[in-house]
Amino acid sequence: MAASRTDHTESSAALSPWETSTIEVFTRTVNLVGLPRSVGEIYGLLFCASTPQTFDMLSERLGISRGSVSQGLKFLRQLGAVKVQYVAGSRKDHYVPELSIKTLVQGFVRDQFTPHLESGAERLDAIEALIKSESDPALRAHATQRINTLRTWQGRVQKLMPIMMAALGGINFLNQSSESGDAVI
Amino acid sequence: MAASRTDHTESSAALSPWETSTIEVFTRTVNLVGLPRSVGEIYGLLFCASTPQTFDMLSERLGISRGSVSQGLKFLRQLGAVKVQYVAGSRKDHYVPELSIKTLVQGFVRDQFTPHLESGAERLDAIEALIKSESDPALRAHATQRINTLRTWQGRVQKLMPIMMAALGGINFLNQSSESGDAVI
DNA sequence: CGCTTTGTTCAAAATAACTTGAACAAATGC
DNA sequence: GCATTTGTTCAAGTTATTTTGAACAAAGCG
Repeated sequence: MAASRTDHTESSAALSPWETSTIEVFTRTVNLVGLPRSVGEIYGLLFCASTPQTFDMLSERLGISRGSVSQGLKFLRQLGAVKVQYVAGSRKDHYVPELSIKTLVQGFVRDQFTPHLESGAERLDAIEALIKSESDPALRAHATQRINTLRTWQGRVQKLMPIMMAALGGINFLNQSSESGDAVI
Repeated sequence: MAASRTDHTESSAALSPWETSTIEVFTRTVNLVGLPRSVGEIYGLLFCASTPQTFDMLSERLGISRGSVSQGLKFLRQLGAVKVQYVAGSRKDHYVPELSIKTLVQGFVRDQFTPHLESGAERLDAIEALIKSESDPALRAHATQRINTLRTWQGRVQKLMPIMMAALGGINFLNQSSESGDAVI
């Protein structure tokens, strides 16, 4: 018999109201950045939980399939958003959430963003090569200018990343603590 | 008869290779931030074009429906990513792209991001109210701590926004040009 | 070993998002 | 006014993504 949404068996305690609402905050957030709902649910439940949760708990308390839990945890582990905690007396893996927003964003940017930025740079080079075979000089000049605009954009976005990280880490980089002449990141 | 992808009629000039590749850069980028392909195609074509383009040109050159063009332009106009340019001797609207990345990001953040941040703040207040009805004091303390973590995260993300904008605008906010004691944004 | 528990994979089903095109409105010119 | 051009809306069709669950591996235990 499948556990109903409100049953009280010890194997799958129902979510309390605040947990349900908090998980919804996470599902909305991950949806905003293009991640599947289940990833938000899993991270959200771990975030709410006061103890490490097992694979089974996640599947049963959230009411989602083992397949989704497996894929979601794989993704979150890769990002560094959840960690496995060893618990004595249990063969099962127990999961806990990463609570540093800096680490979370860093993992997301590293895995989902940086690769696109890098492949983008290669694409621009390829486009520049294509432009060379444009016969009309005026059009060629215009096209070159546009690609240079894209290069400028890329450079700015790339410079933005370390600044974002520093701001998220809680470092006040508007002060003068520089120990050397280095950039304050 | 529908215009084929390679026809040479004056009413729908075919895309040149560099335009096709550049548009692909934009479709990938908008996809990355959760926007529909057609939005990237439309903005991409305007970005490549050396003259203002009409509604019809967009639909025909890109080979997408008038409905998609209408919705895509509506979205891009709202964001501030495209503008209508009046052209003498034509009743049609002519569109040109916004080329300042700062303006583009600002519009995106304003329309797609800030509303979620704000509704998120309200949600946290609602969750805090729910927590009050938790009977176990230890769990209540834990839940409260988690919500405070979320509040901290929200505050950091909010502070990030003006910093991002300043960095994209090319302002060097690491220098000491402050005319007053205000934040350097 | 053989059995059980635990977790993964992946093709098919379910769901969500996008695009289309025909009906509709708005504005212009005659 | 009336016809034409121009652009919007939205229900239905299409496409893309996510979820499911059953078959499969991997590891511990007796």
